[in-house]
Amino acid sequence: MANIKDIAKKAGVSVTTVSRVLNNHPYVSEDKREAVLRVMEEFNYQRNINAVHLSKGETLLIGVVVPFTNHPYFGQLVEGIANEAMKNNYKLVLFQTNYEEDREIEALKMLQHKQIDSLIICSRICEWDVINQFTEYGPIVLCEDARNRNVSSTFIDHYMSFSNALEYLHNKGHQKIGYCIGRKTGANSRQRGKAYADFLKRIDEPYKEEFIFYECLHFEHGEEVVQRLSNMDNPPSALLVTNDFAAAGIVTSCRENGIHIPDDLAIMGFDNQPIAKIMHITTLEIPLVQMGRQLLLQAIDGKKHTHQEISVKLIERQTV
Amino acid sequence: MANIKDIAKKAGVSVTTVSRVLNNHPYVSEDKREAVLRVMEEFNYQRNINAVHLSKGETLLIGVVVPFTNHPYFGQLVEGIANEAMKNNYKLVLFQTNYEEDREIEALKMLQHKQIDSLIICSRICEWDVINQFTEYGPIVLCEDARNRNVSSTFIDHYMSFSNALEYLHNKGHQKIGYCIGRKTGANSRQRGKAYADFLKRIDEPYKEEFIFYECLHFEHGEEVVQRLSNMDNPPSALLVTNDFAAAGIVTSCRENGIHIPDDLAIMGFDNQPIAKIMHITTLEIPLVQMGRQLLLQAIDGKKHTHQEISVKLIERQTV
DNA sequence: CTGTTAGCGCATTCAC
DNA sequence: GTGAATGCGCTAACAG
Repeated sequence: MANIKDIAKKAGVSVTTVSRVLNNHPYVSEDKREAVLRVMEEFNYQRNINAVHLSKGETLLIGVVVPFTNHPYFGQLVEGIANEAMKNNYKLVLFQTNYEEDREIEALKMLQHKQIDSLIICSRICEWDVINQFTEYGPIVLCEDARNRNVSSTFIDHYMSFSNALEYLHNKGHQKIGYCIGRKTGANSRQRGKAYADFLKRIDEPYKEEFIFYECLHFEHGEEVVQRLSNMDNPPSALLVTNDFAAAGIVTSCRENGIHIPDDLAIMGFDNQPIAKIMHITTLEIPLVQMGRQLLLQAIDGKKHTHQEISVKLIERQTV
Repeated sequence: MANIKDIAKKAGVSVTTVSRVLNNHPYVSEDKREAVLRVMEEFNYQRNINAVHLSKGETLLIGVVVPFTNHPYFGQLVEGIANEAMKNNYKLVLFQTNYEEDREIEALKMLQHKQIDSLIICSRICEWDVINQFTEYGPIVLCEDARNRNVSSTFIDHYMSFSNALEYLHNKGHQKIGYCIGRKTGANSRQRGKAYADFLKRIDEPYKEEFIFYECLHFEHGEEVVQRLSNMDNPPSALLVTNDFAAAGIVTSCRENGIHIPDDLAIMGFDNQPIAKIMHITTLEIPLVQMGRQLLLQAIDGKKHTHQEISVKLIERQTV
């Protein structure tokens, strides 16, 4: 494949001139520019991007770390990131980690190695001291409250929104409230757990481990929750479900088992995915696509660290 | 940041030797290797991957073209691709195209520009003549029957499987059968459309445009289908739904509208996603994760063009 | 085993 | 306006 030197020779100019027309530099006479263009056409010239990267030290590639690609929460987030990336002429390198720390470190190392310009971490398992080792190599953006940290972030105040949701259920007359969540640890999960514990104290209810359901990620996990619920002597009367698909699964499973919603069990979802609307699920809207957009913009504009709090909205429907 | 030359100088060896220890080349004496390693440690040396790419002409990056990331079909496919990529030390560059041809061309151009080693196209809008212009630049792998083409492919015989599904419904006593699908065009959709038309001819039924429902991609689209169904004087008695989530949406919507399944309406899904199991939906299993794996392997091993047909399996449950 | 050297393809400084 | 020269950081003949 022809390179810049071949073009230069054939067009009777220097490589510099060729480089200039390549980069739309003004200092090049019209006739030479045309000559170069003509030869490029003739040779079907394609510039070698890797050489450009080496020379400029940037790649227009942004890394995106997600635990799973095949999950509606991260699906929407990545959708937002991808749309904004497209607009800004960036491409994405996807890291599906399955919450394995090594995968996350691989991503961080690509940042260090300048194979990506910046890194968006949508959810992580690694500790802060790991991330801190890499902040010097390029912008890192988190999807969690990271205000006092050396990175940028876009986040929801999960403590607040979870508290409000619990309060809402309480005001509706519920005293025994449980919740379903993806995982035990993780910054966002911890915030929610704390909100839950504090709420119980406030209303003077005992903390019951069995009211918390982990690994609630997909529609199909709703079945297991209802199963466990059915076996309880004293089940909760309301459930906060941090994912609308899991909530939909619970609602569906309840129907099959003759559990009436919201009378026997109130369900409150999260995210306001389309499925929540169809199934009339009361939910807390989280603008994931918009958050994705924001994350990407912060990744591009990584010189200064910024922090964006996104607010949520309660959507009242028929499951509470 | 220190480079290979700095290391060489400090360690008192040549850059070649440094390069050798970097690449685990055997021809290095143990003491020099250790010396180099020590200096690397001391300088916290990180090799510049872009320089490696430029020098070697490969990037260990594989492009993946999908119309939407946030869709369970492509979610599973990408999951399979990502897992296998991880195993083989490749990373993925994700192209979310929304079925815009320009986005697909961008991906193809990255192949041409050697920014990715090969390209997996999970679904496309562009014509073959576009793809053909890029086959010389690197391996291209399609997720559709591309046997007589200049690429590799992993695919389902959609004509056959659709025919069989229709036959199955017919044997169950259904004469008026419709289907729901993502889009009108597209290689796989066309195969299915042809199977449908041929089937109707075989059983001597008229082709009714209103029995075909397009844009059936997500759970929420089930509602619209049921809506339209309710307004029909002479609705189909069975529906083939090329996506389990859409099928689940239809089932859910039918319940709300007092349409009994399978008596009033039989539903047959596709993919065998977990949701199909929970909702007892009869479906045609398509091993998407496995297909993703295969696609990636073909992308890596792109010297020769190979073609893998994947077979589907009927899963009988309660909606037919 | 080891080092010298010539690329890889492009960007950019500096002198003309 | 233009081009020669140098550098980006690494790999891989080739010669020793």
